[in-house]
Amino acid sequence: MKHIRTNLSDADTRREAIVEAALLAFADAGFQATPVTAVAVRAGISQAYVFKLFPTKEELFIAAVERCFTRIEETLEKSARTVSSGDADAILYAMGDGYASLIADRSILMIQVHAQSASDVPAIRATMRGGLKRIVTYVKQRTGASDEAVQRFIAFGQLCHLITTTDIDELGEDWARLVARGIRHVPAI
Amino acid sequence: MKHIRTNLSDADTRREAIVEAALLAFADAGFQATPVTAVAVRAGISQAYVFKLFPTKEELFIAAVERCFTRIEETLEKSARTVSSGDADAILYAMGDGYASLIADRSILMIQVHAQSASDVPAIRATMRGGLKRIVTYVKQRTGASDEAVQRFIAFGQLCHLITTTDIDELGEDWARLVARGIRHVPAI
DNA sequence: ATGGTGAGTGAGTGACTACTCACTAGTCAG
DNA sequence: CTGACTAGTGAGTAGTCACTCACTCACCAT
Repeated sequence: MKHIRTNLSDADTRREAIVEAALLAFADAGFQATPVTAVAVRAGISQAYVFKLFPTKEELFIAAVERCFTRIEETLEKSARTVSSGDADAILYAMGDGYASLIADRSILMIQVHAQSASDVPAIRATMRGGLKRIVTYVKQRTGASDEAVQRFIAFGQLCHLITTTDIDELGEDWARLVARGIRHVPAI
Repeated sequence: MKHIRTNLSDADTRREAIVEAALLAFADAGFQATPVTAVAVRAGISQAYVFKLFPTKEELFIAAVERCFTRIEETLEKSARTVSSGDADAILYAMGDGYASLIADRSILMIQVHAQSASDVPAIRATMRGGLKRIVTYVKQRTGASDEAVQRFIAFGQLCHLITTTDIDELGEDWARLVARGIRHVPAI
């Protein structure tokens, strides 16, 4: 199939589109189980061209993870701006809400879970560490909350991931309600 | 290579050994990235025989995950027995310590992370849900702690996983200390 | 002896997939 | 017009891996 377009998009635009496609594709089945072809199809280009812009699958995945963390930072920042007072707990709460709605579509969440699982690859582990560092330092500095509160924020974020990957929020059983209690939800679109 | 042994072990013993080998093998690189051959080598038998006892790789992985949850339950129960008082918080604390030493060798922890990542496979997701259910109901019933305390217990368990997969406990930086603060460690053997 | 049975394997096979490469086609400066 | 450049692809290749199958060997009951 030929792509007929009057004005060709340049490589940087393509890179953006590919990273976006990779975020969605890798979120489905993870680093190992997602063929690069799946990313290419989503981006509407050939697999060969994906490899021209991202020399290895690993680099592509890492770009997607990096993008994921950037998106989280943006969301936290936006959430923080909605709070007029400087109250640490109020800002932290708003950030929690913001994160909850960000991960409503699952891909941002799943990429993190997959990256954690693939963290035996040194570069992926390093990316995870870097992303976590960015988020923790940003939350601490921006909210001014106590170390304990920030730690708790991260811990319950992880709990959120567990709840979503196992689908226990759709379960209705007692133990499931216990685990998911108070976790804020925005229903998937 | 021939296995010369006077008394052949029966299939059930072999199954045990294979599950144990699978736990270690899959912990290294996860469900997708670990070839069944790796499990066979660890168990000291041929790959063909692994497939005779576990018809698919998926069933093998699930057996390993199940075994992981069983091990966790045993550990929690043993920890609970060390507490003479019936104080909920004391038992929960002991369980936390027990879990921390259980995951010191990483394989029990990594299997969970990998299973979470592979939870787009329905049977694996179901196994995760089942394991979580067993643990949550056991902890709640055995400690008699509040729902909030049990939820917190699970959340900080997940935080533990994040800390270990990203190696941030060996980092020494401020943000890393914040995240890992108070998480109990038993140094790896 | 003989034939059945359970434990175990060597040697495939077919499918998939990361990555490569030689190539086409549009665009534009001179 | 030409030649360099950029965007993009079709058709591979080499390697890996889940799973299969025909087989061997030890043991045992008759």
